[in-house]
Amino acid sequence: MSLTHIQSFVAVAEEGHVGRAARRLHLTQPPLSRHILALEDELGTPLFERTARGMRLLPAGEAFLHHARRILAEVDAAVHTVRGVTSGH
Amino acid sequence: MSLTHIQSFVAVAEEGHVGRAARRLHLTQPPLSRHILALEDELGTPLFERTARGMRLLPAGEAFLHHARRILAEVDAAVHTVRGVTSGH
DNA sequence: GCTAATTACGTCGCTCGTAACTATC
DNA sequence: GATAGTTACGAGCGACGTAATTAGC
Repeated sequence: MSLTHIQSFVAVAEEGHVGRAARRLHLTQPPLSRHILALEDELGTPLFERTARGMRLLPAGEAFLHHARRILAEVDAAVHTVRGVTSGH
Repeated sequence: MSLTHIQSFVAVAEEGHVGRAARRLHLTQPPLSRHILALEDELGTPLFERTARGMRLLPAGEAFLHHARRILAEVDAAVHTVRGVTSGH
């Protein structure tokens, strides 16, 4: 599991489409698709349903999405906090 | 920034010593030292004070530590939640 | 046959470990 | 000179992108 994979997951969840998410992340489809597959493999369960139009979240994916967003937000907060301490009040 | 770097940071913070943290992580000192340097470089500020006996947290490091622990805990929670959803509540 | 995702495959970059170096006591 | 951290460097692994493939409409 890596932060990159988590960011990829959130992008695909929000776009519902690997191609669009890839453009948003400045990446091509294959690596992004592999991120999702790796995540699903690691978690031991699919996170998306593959349809002809794209990717739709499964319940496991919905559950993961909430955590994924919190993780990314927490990382952001960590960076800002350190910068705040440093450039210090 | 990667989860590996964050795990490395927490281990060094807790051990106060790169060598011991490396053993705990089943790693050698150099890569672990590089993880910390990379993190400090990315955050734009040192997180530890280097002493003759090891590494002591600076205020910026203390601040980062709280977030780091929360990030890792959140990742754990994400995994367990997905497993819970899957293996059916 | 179009659109979308995935797999194959070669290349480049990253990260490891060993060894050498630097610094502090 | 011992202990601790860092830098040099070569090797192996991993992740990218292009191209080819598979699947559903």
